Amino acid sequence: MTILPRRSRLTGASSSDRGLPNATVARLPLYLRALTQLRSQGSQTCSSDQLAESTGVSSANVRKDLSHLGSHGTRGVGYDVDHLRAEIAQAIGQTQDWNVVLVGAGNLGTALAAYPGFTSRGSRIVAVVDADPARVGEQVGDLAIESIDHLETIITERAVSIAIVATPGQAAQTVADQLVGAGVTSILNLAPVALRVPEGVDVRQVDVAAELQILAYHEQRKGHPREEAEVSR
Amino acid sequence: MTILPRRSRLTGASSSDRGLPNATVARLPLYLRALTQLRSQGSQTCSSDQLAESTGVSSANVRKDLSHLGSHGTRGVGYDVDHLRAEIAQAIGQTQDWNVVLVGAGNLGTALAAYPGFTSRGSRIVAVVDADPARVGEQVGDLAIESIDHLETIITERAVSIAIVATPGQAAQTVADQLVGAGVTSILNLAPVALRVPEGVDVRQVDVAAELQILAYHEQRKGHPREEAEVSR
DNA sequence: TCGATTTTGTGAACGCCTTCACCAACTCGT
DNA sequence: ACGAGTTGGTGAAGGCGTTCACAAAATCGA
Repeated sequence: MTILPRRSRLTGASSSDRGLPNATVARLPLYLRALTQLRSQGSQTCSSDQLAESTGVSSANVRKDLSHLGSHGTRGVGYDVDHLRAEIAQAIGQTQDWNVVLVGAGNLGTALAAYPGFTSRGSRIVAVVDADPARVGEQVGDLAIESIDHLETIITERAVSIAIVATPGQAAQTVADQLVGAGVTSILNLAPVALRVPEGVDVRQVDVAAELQILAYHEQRKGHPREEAEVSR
Repeated sequence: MTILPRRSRLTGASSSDRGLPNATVARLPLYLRALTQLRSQGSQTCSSDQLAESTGVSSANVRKDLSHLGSHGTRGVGYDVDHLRAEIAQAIGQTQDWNVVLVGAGNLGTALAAYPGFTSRGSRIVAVVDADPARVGEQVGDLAIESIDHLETIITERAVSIAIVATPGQAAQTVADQLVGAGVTSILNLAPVALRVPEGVDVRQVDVAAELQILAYHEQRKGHPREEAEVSR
């Protein structure tokens, strides 16, 4: 009666294939960032200690992560910056640019559309859509806002596989359903709700308000001294 | 996952005191959100299954988390929504509003300043500062941009203990140093760099570009079918 | 060439977190 | 009152990830 449980939604580090541990994958972008900076400073090699320094990860952890790539540094020397960069870029699919559709042209959406940091890091926003007909046609960055009704066409014709959801909370699930229906299999959700998506679709959640609440918890435990009379000057 | 990219220095769930596991703390905001919604829908009680449903956490995990609060649901019935809300709110310090200073009035900064979701979830932005003198005085939301030179005064006089850093990457470390020097002990960093802070200061990192890169990794492993000729119509 | 030094790669230990399995406690219908 | 159905609490087991500690491999100076 015992059936082998199929891997969970997205946690699955799973099987024997070339899959990297999830925790490692989450740190690869950090290494890439650091390596880019080191390169621009002229370094040709770097040690795990240097990478640790500039990413906040422990050096042992850096080495373990990089060893998963099959990457070979040189003992006594360190890693070749260019080579390692290329290797990580390949691992996370940075050899190509990924086309991204941004749903929701509110404050946050427009801010993201204008952010130059995506392009330099492997993603390109190729469309901004909004549900409000009044906004359609409006220029945001170098893109014009399009109607959400055209979502499916946009996604298929522009080879979009990743979407950013920056709508109000109430709309997010509906939008997600449309996205999934149109073939999107990766969603970055900035709306403060948990999205329900079918197996095989990845969702990553970013919730700034929640992050603040987490900080508040720790702050409270420190005894939030600002509440009492100024003690430390 | 978030996860997080998690900070090494503060990971200590540690000792015998009232500390909750870090993973639990990170989920409390989700429960709070879900409970607020359930309440607005008229529910007076809810089961761990319902909470699991609306947060994406497993029901066993929900129960374990809530048990850490010492919270007592009623078997066969569930949890009292109002009571549980109050209990979680207390745990994460939502009984008061936390004063937050926002550094950096760029696209992202102004978007956050206008976001209404903070106030309803325990944080209140009480100042927006920017390094550009030309921006000082400009209105953003219902606050006027102030000079970053006044940071220390602002922080002490307005009892700020949490800061959001939304500056360009190059400026982030300098800003963080100033913040820490002025007494801030919790930082939410939106700049794409790792901040170095002294022990006792908490940093949480939010990096949208990195999240996209993580999604791209998984997308690549799915075989990004959009790269091939349209097979599935 | 040799010894001192640097730095990677990695097995093993450890710790945190999740999941499982099941008991206890409550409701409801009859 | 009782039995069936529901739901929370929790110890135990298992998995994942980090840290530790050290051997192996490279450089460098003399």
